[in-house]
Amino acid sequence: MNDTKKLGRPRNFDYERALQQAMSVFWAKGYDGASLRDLTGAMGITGPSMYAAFGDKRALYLKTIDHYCGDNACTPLVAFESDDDIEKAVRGFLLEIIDAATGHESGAKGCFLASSVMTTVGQVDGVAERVEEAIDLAEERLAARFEKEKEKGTLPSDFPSRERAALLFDIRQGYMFRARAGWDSERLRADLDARVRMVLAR
Amino acid sequence: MNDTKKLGRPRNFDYERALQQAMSVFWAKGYDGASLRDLTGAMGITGPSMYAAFGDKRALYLKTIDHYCGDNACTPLVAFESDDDIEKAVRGFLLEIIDAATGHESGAKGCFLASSVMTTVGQVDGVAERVEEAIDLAEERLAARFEKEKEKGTLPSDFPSRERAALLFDIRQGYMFRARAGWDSERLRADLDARVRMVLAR
DNA sequence: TGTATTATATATTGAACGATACAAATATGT
DNA sequence: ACATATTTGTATCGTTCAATATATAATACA
Repeated sequence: MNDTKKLGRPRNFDYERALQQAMSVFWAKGYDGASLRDLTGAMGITGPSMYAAFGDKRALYLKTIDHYCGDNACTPLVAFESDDDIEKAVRGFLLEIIDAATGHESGAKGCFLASSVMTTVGQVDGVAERVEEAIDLAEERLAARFEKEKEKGTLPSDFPSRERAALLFDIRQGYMFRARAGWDSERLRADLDARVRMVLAR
Repeated sequence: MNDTKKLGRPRNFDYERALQQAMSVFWAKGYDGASLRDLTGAMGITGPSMYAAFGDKRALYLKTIDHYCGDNACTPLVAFESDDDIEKAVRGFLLEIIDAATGHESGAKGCFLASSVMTTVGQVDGVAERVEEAIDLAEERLAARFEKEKEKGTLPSDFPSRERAALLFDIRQGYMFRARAGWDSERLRADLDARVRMVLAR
């Protein structure tokens, strides 16, 4: 609508970058664990600036979730969609999951939605809807990839795409869970072949 | 050792029962969400009594975890082990999971370990070890049931018990996750047959 | 150059938190 | 009966929390 610059003193911080920083803090410390001090400290702004720009803690949290979903943040899903060989795609998906789940980033392990946001469902209003939508979207994308493969003829025409998409999702949850409990990358990779076989079994 | 009654004024609350109540509160509200007011209120005791009997909030939390693992609290696992027909056992296991995940108890959804305690790994010292031990134990019990079935001849001798046990565990995590995101019992049951088939596929 | 508008920084708010000090109460051991 | 040991209830501790009041700085518009 209106591209003219806004009135008043301009902010001297980058909105998107601040959001990114806030997400990292929530990711590493959880919703309750992330204090306003932690958040504003990492964002490089003061309390009132945060409240003016984002509303309150809950609003900031929801904005970080939308920010995460906005980018193609789910690298495993991207890996799954980009490899032409379906078996390598499945394997790549699971390997990316393992990497993310055991990730070395500063405390940000796993998928932001799956391992961090999930813990606030029922506690923070607005989270449940976002997570449910994200699950549906992810399973659709997984199933669509299988369907594409069926058209290519690489998978039989009666291949149950939706069931296997759900299975991939379950395995993902299993990896996340185990990683959170302390399993390392090597141990998670142990029966990876078996899982690939199960996902593509016909 | 010494069965003589202890000196001093006796407690007038039941230790185990108080622990049970505390667990319910942690289960329903999470670790951070459960305030000392909530806990002592449900336990029917005052603050100092709690501190004297259990230590502090963290110690109380760890004791509720041990208490949970102590009983045969995991009803799905019990169901899986008790049914002689392996297919019915698998189905029963998953149905129990779904019931627990969508459970009607006062806010206590899912498995205490999987859905509540997991959120405090890395936040509360002593939780990770307990969860890891619980996972190993559960997978051993699941695999053992398959092995028994192989001895009976119902499953082929090359049936990969451990892989399928892990798969069952993954599916369990998937159900927990979906239920937490708001899926109802009916929706979770939708492709239950497909999963039973995958678990027992030979 | 003023005026309106928005962002900043400092300092604080009331509430809730986990944890304790204290003294009264209630048991055992001698 | 008396000393010792433990629990219980009341009242409160210092801290941290999310959120704000206030005043100052920086920009656009007229």
